Amino acid sequence: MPLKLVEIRETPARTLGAPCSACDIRDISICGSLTTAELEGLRRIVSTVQCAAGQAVIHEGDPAEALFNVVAGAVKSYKLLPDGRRQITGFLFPGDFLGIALNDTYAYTAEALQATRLCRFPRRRMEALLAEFPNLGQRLLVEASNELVAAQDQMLLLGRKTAKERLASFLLALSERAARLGRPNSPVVLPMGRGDIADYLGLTTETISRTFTQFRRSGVIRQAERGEIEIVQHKALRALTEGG
Amino acid sequence: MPLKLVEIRETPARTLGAPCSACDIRDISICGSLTTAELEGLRRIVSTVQCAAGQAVIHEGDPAEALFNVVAGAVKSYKLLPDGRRQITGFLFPGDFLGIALNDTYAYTAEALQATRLCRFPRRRMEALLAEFPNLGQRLLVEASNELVAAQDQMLLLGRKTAKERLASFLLALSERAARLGRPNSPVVLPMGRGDIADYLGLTTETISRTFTQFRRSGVIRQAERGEIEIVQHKALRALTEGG
DNA sequence: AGTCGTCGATGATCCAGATCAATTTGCCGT
DNA sequence: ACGGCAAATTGATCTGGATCATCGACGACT
Repeated sequence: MPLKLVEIRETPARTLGAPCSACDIRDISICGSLTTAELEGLRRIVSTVQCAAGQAVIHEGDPAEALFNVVAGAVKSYKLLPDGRRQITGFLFPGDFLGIALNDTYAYTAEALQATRLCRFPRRRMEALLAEFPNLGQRLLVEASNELVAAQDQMLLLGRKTAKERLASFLLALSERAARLGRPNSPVVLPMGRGDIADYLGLTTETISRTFTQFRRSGVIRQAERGEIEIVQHKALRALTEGG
Repeated sequence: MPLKLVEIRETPARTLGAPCSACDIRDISICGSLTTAELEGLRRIVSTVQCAAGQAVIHEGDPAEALFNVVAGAVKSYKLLPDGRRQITGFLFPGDFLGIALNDTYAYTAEALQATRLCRFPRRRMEALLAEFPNLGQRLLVEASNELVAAQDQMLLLGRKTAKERLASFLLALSERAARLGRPNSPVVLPMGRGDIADYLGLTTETISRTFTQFRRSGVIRQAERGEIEIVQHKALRALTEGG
């Protein structure tokens, strides 16, 4: 397994020349709902991190020194068992938070799926900011709440759904997320490989592959570009989600 | 399936005659780390709910009108699939929060495992209180963070662990939780039945039963009282957790 | 004390998805 | 255009845990 260990390049935000007020993802991230003063407070402590595909942003067990917000690209977060079994706990896209759990150490490793840009907020300074702007804490609580709901859905999926139901749920969730962000809900873009999908759904690559084929053959989906799935029959896919 | 539909009895806190400052679980719940003013604010909006075993406290999909804190007893929270498959998302004990996810509707149903007493905080008034006492929000964020970490551990368990590893992890987690609350870490008290454990671990009652027997035969645990498991070999059980 | 109903344990069999094993496809650099 | 490599697909076989079925133990009622 050729493990690439690359240093994370880290540059102060201003060198990139893009102030928060001109940020691409302002309205889809936490920043959109903040006051000018709060935004200014964040801007003072933020730096930008650029990651290449495959590069780790945080490591499970490391002291949690910062909190991140994905600006561009995609990230997977996962936990490992000593023997190498892996569970991906989430895929993060622009607007998503990384390391929101305010614990002493990171509970998971996070790795870029593509070239990815993130905003980095040092934890110490973030906590000071939370004291200054309580509203910021509220927003974080809302984010954490949403993550919690998603985690519980995933428990239901992992504990009780069949392979077909899992993959259908996954595709539909990605599609709905895209729609919520104002993008087309089909085709669904899959920046991750079969192995990653498998480790997210508690299955194997083979089962993912076979189930994709089943869906394709039954006409529910169609292979668009490489890494893109067109949802042909939304209704049918939704039915498959809970055992149609 | 004889479904008991019983009204939840609800009485204002003061009628029970126990002010927060004399609360049994002050130091293990959120209340322990609050100022007098914050505690007084909570006391003004709190009421106490008493539930019999099997009674639902909240229902998945209902508007989330309140947030609860378990004072005594035990609660299970679960999600259902239309065909009846069930995933228990957590067991809650004194000090635990219920409905912390500040969303519009409850994401799961919660049901008392035994006679249970809870503190009830109306959501509207809670939000007003959060605005008044930012520190309270911080505390909720910490609670949510911890729940999030637990949820991710559970995803790893459900997605990647074997039946033996799941049950070992479960017993150890209960044992450690008891220890954290200053109780003996063995024997472990199991207020839930085999079916509940199965639905929590993504298995069946039969597999739970068989795995308990395996553990008993190999001398790792011993059956103490009904509903109590003595952990004989802590080390061995921990090894089983990740495939020993 | 007897009866019923529920829960837990255990045995026999089955099957969805894992594992093992080839191919095939697509992508990269040259 | 041409290897070379990693990812995806497909097929054959195996197996951990599900399912189906039975029985015993316990507690709650008369």
